[in-house]
Amino acid sequence: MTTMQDVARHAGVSVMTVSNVVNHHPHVRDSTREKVLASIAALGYHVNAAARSLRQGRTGVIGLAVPEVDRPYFGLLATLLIERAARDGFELVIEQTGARRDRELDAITRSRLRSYDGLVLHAAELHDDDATLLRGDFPIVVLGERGYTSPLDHVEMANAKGAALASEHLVSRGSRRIAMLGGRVGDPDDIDVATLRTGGYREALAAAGIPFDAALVRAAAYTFEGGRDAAGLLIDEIADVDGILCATDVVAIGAMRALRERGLRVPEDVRVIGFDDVPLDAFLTPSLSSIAPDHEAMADAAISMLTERISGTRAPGEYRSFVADVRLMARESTA
Amino acid sequence: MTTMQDVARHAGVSVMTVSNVVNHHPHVRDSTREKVLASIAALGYHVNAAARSLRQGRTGVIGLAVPEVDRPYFGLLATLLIERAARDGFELVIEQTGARRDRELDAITRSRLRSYDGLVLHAAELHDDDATLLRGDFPIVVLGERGYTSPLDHVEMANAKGAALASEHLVSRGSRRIAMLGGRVGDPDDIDVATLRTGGYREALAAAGIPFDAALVRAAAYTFEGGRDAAGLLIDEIADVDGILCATDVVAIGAMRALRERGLRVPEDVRVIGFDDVPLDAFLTPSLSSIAPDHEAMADAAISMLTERISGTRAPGEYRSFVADVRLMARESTA
DNA sequence: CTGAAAGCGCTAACAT
DNA sequence: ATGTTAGCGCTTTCAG
Repeated sequence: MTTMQDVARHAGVSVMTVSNVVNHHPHVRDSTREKVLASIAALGYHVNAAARSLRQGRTGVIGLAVPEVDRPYFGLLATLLIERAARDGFELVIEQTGARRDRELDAITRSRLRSYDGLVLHAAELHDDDATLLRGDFPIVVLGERGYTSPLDHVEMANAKGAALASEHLVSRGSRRIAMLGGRVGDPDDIDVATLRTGGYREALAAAGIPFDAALVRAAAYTFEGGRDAAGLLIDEIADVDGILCATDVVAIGAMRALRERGLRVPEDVRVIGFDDVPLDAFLTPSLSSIAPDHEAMADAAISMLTERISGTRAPGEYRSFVADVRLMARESTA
Repeated sequence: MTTMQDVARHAGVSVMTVSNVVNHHPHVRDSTREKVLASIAALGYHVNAAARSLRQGRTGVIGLAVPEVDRPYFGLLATLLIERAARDGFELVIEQTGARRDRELDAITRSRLRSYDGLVLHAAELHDDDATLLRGDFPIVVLGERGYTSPLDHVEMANAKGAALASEHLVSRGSRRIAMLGGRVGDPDDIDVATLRTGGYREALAAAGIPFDAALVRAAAYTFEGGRDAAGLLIDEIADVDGILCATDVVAIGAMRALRERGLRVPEDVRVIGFDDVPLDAFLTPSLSSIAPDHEAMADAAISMLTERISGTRAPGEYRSFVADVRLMARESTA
């Protein structure tokens, strides 16, 4: 391994001069810079990041921990965050937690350990008890659902409003027996996504004068298989369903598959709407109606909150929260 | 920031004892360990990764550089690689290159800089001139297309065979005017994916006695939009196309969308088959036929090649290559 | 504009 | 079973 020492010797200068060249410091004579750069090229030198971070106390890297990289929503999120982080001079690297509580806790621990300068955590399984871990000195922004009430830097979307918009849309198209897939009838105090979105759905139905039927609210894993299986059971048990609000687009894709396998047409027999508005939606057959949060605003808020923490601009103990607005994207699946 | 010194002082032991506890070394008395762990908890201590890597000369992290995280194939790949790397005690972090040559070069440079122990690079835009960068002391495995001929550790799939399988399948279903979307009629020496897959397509058509028509081979960006636009142009210009082989599943999804927009049915009017066999395929309407490489074998080969390099098991200058077998997954889109 | 010295936090090697 | 020493490669600080 080549070190700065080696380069300095080769170029006949001191290590400090090499360091100054590498870090684009201004006060280096052109001829010296040339000489050093030539030596760097000749020796194939690369800065050692470990030594640099140890010395500087920062890494220039932000971590993103998500449950599954292999899901369209997280792919989109990662892309936007990478772009936004780059604008603030940070690189972003992605870690997968597998939506398991222990792995999410690991990600927090490791991001200190690995010396990311901060962490964007999309938590799926953390609870109030764990929330204390998220406090303290290390910069963390929690994205999406919370599942706990403690104060934190936090970015989410208007879940209840989105579900209400989607439900109203289904009603306005003529659906009356509307199911909620990937929903949950929880305590009103619960603030997990499933409960929040189901809350919006209930409100919209009530406003439309449609009686609530708990049998129409079904749990579903947020995967293709989860959507397919839950929709299959639903349809087999309740024949007159004519609209399905899915908690995520991935669930909706699974649900549309189940409907097709049973010979039901979308939207003629059953209207389907998803949540998240991932790029894929517009290319499906039929194209999938969805609720679109302002993804860019979310990425923007998350990174700016984090950089404020990293730079120490905001006082510890003073937390920010951002709720992205949502809008309806009506497509063929609810025509 | 709390250091090992602080913990040692707090626990009334030496730093080495703290280090031994943290690293699960055996020769520590239980009572001592308890004491140290208590101090660690009390002070909220976390190991500093920069200092550790600087000292040990390794990080335990493998980088994965892909053009776009927001594409199903790379999501799948990342998931499998993460799992496989964990089995060898490595964490894997993902970086996005944007399929731009400069960013790919950056990823190489940075992965040395950031002291990953090795890099899995899915290169889309690197050429022979850059290949020298991939040599040298740093452990790199190139995944997928190469675009250059220099010796390297390299993992790919049987591209030509896959395209031939897909073409034969379309022929056996009754298609005769078969287009290749995302293809390229290159020099036979070219080894980019587009040319390789187009080669398999040509061979299969020739074997079936179907004359080659260069107008049926179309370039396409490997995105939903790319597939939709290229398929739209194709259909508008050549009305009697009855089969489309797409270079990737994402292109196929875009193509199916374009067909639907023109009132053409899949598979009744036009059969469509993709490449990569991403999990989404089985949930589409119609479900998408595809060519499935042995994804797990590819992940396995890539990580084992890399760990061999990292551990120095394999001699520098001695390169390995792995070609994953492919098989046909026939689904509704080619029924 | 360039250089010398000190030390970031940790662990390998060697005592005790 | 525990402690001491040295140094990984870099940059901050201060001198020249």
